[in-house]
Amino acid sequence: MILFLSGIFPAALQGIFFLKPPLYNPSMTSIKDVAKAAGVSTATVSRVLAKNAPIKAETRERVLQAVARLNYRPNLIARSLRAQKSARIGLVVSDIRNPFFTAIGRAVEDAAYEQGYSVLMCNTDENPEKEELYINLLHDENVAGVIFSPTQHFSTSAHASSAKMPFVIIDRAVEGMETDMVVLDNVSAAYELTKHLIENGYHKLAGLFGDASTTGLERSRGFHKALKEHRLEPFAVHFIAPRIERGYDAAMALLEADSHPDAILTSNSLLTAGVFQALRDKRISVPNEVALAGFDETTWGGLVDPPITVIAQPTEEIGRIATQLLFQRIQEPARPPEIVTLKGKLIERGSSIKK
Amino acid sequence: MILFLSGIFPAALQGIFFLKPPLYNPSMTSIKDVAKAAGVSTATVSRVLAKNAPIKAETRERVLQAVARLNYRPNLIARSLRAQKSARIGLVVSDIRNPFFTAIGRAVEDAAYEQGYSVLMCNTDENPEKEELYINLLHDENVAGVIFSPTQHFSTSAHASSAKMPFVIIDRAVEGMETDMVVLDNVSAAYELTKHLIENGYHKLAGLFGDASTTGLERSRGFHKALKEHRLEPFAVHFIAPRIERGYDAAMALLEADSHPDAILTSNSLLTAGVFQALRDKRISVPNEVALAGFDETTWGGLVDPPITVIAQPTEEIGRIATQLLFQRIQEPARPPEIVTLKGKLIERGSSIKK
DNA sequence: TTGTAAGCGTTATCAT
DNA sequence: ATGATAACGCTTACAA
Repeated sequence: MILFLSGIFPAALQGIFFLKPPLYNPSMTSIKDVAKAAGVSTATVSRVLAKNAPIKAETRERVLQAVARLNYRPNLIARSLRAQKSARIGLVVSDIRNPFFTAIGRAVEDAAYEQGYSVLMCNTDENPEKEELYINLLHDENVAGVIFSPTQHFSTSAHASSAKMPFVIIDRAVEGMETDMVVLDNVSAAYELTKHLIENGYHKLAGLFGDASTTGLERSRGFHKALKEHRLEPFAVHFIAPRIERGYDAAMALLEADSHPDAILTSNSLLTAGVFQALRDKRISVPNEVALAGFDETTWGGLVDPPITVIAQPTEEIGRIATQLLFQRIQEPARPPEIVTLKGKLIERGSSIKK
Repeated sequence: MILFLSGIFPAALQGIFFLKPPLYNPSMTSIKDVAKAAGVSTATVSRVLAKNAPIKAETRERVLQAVARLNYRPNLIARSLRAQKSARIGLVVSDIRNPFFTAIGRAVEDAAYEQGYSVLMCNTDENPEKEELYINLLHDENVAGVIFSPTQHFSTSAHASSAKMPFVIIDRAVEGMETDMVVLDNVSAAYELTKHLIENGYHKLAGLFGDASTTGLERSRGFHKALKEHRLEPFAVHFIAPRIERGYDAAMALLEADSHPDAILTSNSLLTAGVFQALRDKRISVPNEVALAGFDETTWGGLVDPPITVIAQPTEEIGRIATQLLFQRIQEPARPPEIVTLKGKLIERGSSIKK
């Protein structure tokens, strides 16, 4: 899902050149061939296929047979050019390796499928440049709309492209933006998770939050809020890149210091995995020495020992609602923006049991 | 990534109708606007952007400025229609929730990115109908080529579409097909994994293999081969759908019987997760009572207790080579097909240590 | 009910 | 070095 970045041209020009033109030329059978074979005009063939015009039964039959015989398939490119729209939507996620986003992907695909739409999935790697590239690309591909999770620095020029087409933001809030959004009540969720730790007897809490989006920030607010209510100070707070390795490093640093926290809270499953790995490598007993709690349900969260306490996000619902909002907006571009806030669900497990 | 399946029309007609036309119409600034603004013809604008024709410096400057001022972006649909090709490739995988395929997806995207290509990712759910739908759709979208992992019953009509465009098969072999392929040496890998179990003292081996593709079958062959060489009989062999739940069910059945195996070998990470869950639920000690070994490295394989012995596949390499083969074929459609077979790597861990 | 023809936004050919 | 123009495959007024 890409275009080459030239670098020597101004930003506005990036990605508009056509690199290394492919040489392969498939021989297509076109609507003309069908028309000729059926002895009708191309318009008639089109009408038969569109199923929206009155056609004599016998004519339809002839056309359909010609279609079958020639194994004709309409060229979607041409159709989309003519119609100035397509039955595709884009889905731009920040990390395809994050199970949260693959789950969302599945939900979006299913919901779109039901409406006869295809989904183009793009991966920005939390990279604002790639984000802009993809948003622009999708725009240039005439997609009907886009669902995406913006990076922290959601750029204004991508904004320009996105302003021209319907889009829905998921997972992350963007300040001062009049758009449909589907987000988690992050503050409450983190508050609840933190409170759970505190009430179970953990008072030296370290928080590891992703720095790539507003999500981590919001979750840190819930973290602080719960601590404050219990008149506690955070033991440590770090904002780091949402990758396993960074979680590992941060946890290692935390655990190697003279005094260490008695619980670590993470803002996504990649960080959780890194922290868990660090705890194992250091042979630190969980939760006796250090408790662990994080965000997002995964394949492995309940499989490890101890299983990990998490806030599960309703991924199926997020994807489905986002897709519905997008279709609504496609149909009615002027409708006032809707912000849907969903609640996470605390799943208490062994990694944070009562002290 | 879809079209509606009518059902009342013959297979050849499936997916060629246009459902629920979207209503949104983006107002685009076209090459004409730029031409007018720069006081040149559209041809000149095109040439400036294509960078392949001699243009007076001053003219180029004017055009570039107009482009920037109008924030012009070429319409990729029109370009693709005109050029009869596009800078996109398709990637059709059978399960986006399988970490193996997301890893492949990342590798393909990176490799394609370097060539200025975008990747459209589609999810077939091991469903031959969806597979056909997607292959056809990608064909109709004028993609330059497709990389995919076919289902067991890779259908002949999808074959028809795919025959018209360059494609590369990954992960699974398809009998009697003259195509580029990138596969694992499954027999050897399973042989090695089985041998590892046997040599570590496990002799009552149960094998759980995915039934959705040839991969499971091939791996079962390696399993049998190793057993035979050691004059052992398989304790049990089952072919099941490659999902966590099925792995769980199968393992439960195995473990609830009067006598149970002393080791379970699985053919993919989804099954492994299910089996592991079952072992936990049954409170069966691993590997003392039952050992476990499977395929594919995952986030969690090394995190659980005990960590799980696996054959790791070189996902990065598979994706990269598949992409390269595809580009080669796009450039030279007639070149003889290449079959690249890669070796898996045994990662010995606690779940199968010496008895 | 069907055919003719214009036009979607590009790029390539042929002039100039 | 640049401009007209045809063509890519399709849909849709408008005519018949």
